[in-house]
Amino acid sequence: MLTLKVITENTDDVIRRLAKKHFDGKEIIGKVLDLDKKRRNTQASLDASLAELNVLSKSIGSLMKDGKKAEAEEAKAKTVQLKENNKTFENDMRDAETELQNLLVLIPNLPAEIVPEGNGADDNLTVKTGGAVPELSADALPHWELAKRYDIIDFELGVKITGAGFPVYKGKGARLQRALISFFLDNAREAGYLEVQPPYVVNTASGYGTGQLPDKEGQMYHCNEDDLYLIPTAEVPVTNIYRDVILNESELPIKNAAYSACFRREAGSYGKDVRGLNRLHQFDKVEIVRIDKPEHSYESLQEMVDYVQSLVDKLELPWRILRLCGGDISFTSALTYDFEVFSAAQKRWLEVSSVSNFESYQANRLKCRYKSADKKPQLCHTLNGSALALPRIVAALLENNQTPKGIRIPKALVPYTGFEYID
RNA sequence: GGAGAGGUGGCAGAGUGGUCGAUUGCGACGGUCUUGAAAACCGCUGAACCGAAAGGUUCCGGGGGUUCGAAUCCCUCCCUCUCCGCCA
Repeated sequence: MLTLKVITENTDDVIRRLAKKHFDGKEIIGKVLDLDKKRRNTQASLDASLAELNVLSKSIGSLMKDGKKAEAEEAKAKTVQLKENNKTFENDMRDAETELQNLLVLIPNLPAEIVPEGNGADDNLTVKTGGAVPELSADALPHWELAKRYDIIDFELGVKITGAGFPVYKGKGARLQRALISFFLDNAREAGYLEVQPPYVVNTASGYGTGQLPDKEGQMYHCNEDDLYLIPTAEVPVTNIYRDVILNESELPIKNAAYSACFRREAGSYGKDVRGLNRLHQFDKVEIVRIDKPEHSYESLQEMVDYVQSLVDKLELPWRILRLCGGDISFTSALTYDFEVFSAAQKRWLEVSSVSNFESYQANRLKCRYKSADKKPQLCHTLNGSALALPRIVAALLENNQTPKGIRIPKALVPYTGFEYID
């Protein structure tokens, strides 16, 4: 969430910038300012009252020691009214604080100035493209047909075992998954990311930390018995490593990479967009997470974008990078670049990565701060991106590389798969 | 699943009703010494909020209670560890 400091010091600017996200902040920010004022006043009163009580208590202590019983009793009597006042102030304080908190979580992050205006996916700005779209013959097949032909992914079997959206990968299909995971992790390591293996199940505190809770609760699988959630992305456990942490300036930037299975309920998603590998309930992904000083975070973002580009280049896929517009960018992000690869048989662009700078929005919730030499702790900036999500990469690889000899594996991947064709 | 122990500052570890935000050790940081480093010695070292500042308030797992006063007593919840059992 946004810090009170930003809201109070740059009120008009905040409202103006929120408008790009089609968020009318005028009323809610007015309320925030009022509540903040109320909170300050209440605290001043409460502190004064508590201070008075503290003084009295100490005096009672010393009076008792000196054997001045009567005077001590007199002082005790005075505390009654003070304690009553404290209770009132405390209640007011708590009410103001929770109300303030409840409002603050409703305000989205401010979009960066370069975020384009726009309402939805059509208004995103294509900032870069690369790779060549292959010429497929007229009888080219979509990946779900290819998966069946080569018997490498069994969607029906997954339905039997679990349900739709949980495919079973077999033979070279399974080996391709494993190869891609290793390929992504090795590349990340070479780019300076520390590999971590996080839990795939998180508690509610972690869910709140990265913002999945409370609003996106319905998108996660929940284990009732233990009140734990299956992670929708490794971002959740990895970023939460840094929850309630004050980092030393010298530790920054932090660069982590993690493979995990990801679980998403995808409630409300139906139709042709979800065929085959296009949308799954369980999928594999390698995620990169960065934590950096505010003044370096946009440099970091660019580095991450360049890094993801290097991956799709090595996989010889046609790609494009979109700068998401105000209407399409997520609630918590300040600037997001989406990577899409072209899946030639479906003739569709598929999103395979989303790289975002959250600035201090997420860090404020996480209480992730850093301390430099002699300054007070201040909030870090957090960033993350997929590098990469597997299913749609596999979809594009299968479709784009179908040949009479079988599915051709890109050169960079062959050392990992151990085979050049799926046939 | 059964039994027990415990949650205190970056870590270790004292503190069992009053001046304790908390002894001490380690670590970190600054300095002296040194060509440099180590060692030694000296100093310093939590966070949040209110306040222009001075200063004030809060925080010893969370919440509640007793008391003029709670890290310390009571209740409750959560978590961690150890042993036994089961098991990858």
